[in-house]
Amino acid sequence: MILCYDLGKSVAGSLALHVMVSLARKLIASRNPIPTSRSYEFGNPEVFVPFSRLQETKLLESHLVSLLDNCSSLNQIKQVHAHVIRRGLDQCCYVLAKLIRLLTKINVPMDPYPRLVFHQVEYRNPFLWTALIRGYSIQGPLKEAVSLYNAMRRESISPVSFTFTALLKGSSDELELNLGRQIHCQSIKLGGFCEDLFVHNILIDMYVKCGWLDYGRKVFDEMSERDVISWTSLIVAYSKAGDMAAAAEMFERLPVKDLVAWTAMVSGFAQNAKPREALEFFHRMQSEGVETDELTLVGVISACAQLGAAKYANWVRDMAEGYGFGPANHVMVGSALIDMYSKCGNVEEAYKVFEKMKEKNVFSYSSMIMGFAMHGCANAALDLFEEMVKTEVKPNKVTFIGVLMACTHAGLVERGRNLFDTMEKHYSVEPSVEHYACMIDLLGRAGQLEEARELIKAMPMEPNSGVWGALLGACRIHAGRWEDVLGVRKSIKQKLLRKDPSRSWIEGKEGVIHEFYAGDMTHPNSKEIKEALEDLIGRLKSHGYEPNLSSVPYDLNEEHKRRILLTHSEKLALAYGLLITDSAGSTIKIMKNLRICEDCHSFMGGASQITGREIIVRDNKRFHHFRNGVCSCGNFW
DNA sequence: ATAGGGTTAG
Repeated sequence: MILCYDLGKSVAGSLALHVMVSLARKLIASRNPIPTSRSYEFGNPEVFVPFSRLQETKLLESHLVSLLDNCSSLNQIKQVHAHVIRRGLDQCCYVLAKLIRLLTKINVPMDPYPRLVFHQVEYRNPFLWTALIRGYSIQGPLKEAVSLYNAMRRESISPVSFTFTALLKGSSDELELNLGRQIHCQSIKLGGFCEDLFVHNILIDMYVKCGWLDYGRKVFDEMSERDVISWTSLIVAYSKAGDMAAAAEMFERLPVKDLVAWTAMVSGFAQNAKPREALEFFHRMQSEGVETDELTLVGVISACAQLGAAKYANWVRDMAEGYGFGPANHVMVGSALIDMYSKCGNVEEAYKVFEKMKEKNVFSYSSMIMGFAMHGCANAALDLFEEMVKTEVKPNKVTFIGVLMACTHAGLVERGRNLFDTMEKHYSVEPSVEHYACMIDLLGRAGQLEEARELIKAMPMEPNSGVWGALLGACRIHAGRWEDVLGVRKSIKQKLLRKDPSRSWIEGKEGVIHEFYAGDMTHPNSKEIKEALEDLIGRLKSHGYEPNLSSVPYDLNEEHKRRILLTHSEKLALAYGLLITDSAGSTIKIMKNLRICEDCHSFMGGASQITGREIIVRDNKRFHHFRNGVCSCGNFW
């Protein structure tokens, strides 16, 4: 039985009804499924709703759907579900499909709850099928989603366009890529979907996710119709691949740029360690009158964190408040701010933000723990971890890197070993190569070189450069085993050769950021900087400083090595810092994108002594506070 | 009722 109804009185409605009836007749005549259309709905013929009550039922349905829309936790959804059953809508595909989509969104496994919801409905429409297929597709395995799709076909339910988008969404590796291609072929065979803009946009993402960026680009190039989503997908793909030049080229060609496209560029630059470009794009975006939302701000905050400048930190914070995205009610903004203040050297302010936040997630806790660890506040970090595990927020791999780093800084070997041993058992976080690197660091720093070596042997994975680096540091400060150092250095040499060029920043007057590369003479005050640096080198030499040429990992002659070493970017930044600040004991803060070299480290120490200044160098790992010739890291980094 | 942007570590 096919039921058509028309609630309105308009001519269009009557016409639509007429079309429906003739489509229904065709369907009966051909016994084939009809192409997708949003204007019909498969309902449950057993639950016949009298015409007089139809509007009331529709109202109830949309009421329940809006209740669901406001749910953000499993418990809330379960409550609404109970309500749905009480109101007799336990067979309503519209409401239940919404419920399954929401469960997918908050990552509730499809088995058993959503699957059970699905099975309790006797007459399932394509949207209910699609909701479950989508869940399996997103959460994996894709095979499960495909077998559901086949079951749906066996029951002669005709797929809708987003059945295919749901299926394609799941392909994330090469194996699934082939499955994805088969699905795409199916969608073409069934007709009506091959020209679908949605399907094409998902295809772009599918190829990109599998690492086939060029294929994604090919789909894009061959599309007959493109929208801002197609463009943004590729912009993001290029930026994730580290090719900001290609991303920027796409962006400039994009005819109508919207908030999301702009944000993709801002975040792209931030993610690719190009904070100045990120801010430049953000300013352009604002001057073109594009609105700003929470996600845009997160990108901007991340850029400011990399600059490490107090001026930018306060600027972006005030701006976030001004837009109504303050940390109190916005977890993502709050977490990003915590990270930013820690990286700007202001861990107290980071904690103030943390305290203000009403809702805290794993990012908030991990960023705060990491912030404490970076600044050597080991007890604060560990106390916060204890506080965290009492809440419902589950620690993840990053959280454990934070607590292990904290232990390293305070030499808490037993505590660290204990955390490392229980992370999998108690918190289901599998130790990764980074966690092993932390442990090697911890053991090595405490002088337990044999244990460190045993742990490397026992690792279930290949040691990476972080692990070797930790061991290298340990060999350097203990036992004087230089032959070991050379051996380790050899094995990580390949990695050293393909690193980013080293850069340093310093915050000048009016919060202007000055950036230096090694040997960089492009700064307008280069002449003065060079003189100040030479003066400093002279004074240091008279105190016994001698350039440590082994810090230059290239095969060059001595004079060349010396020239490179003495114009390392942090030395230029330091010279500039001395030029622009009063000599009255003020602190000089330098930011670096890479780990500080050994020569620069001792150079900074000596400089702090003879100038009587505190020098803070933030490298890619932690803060070095140099005071009177001594560094807070204890010469271990 | 399907598609694009996000924070922590390395």
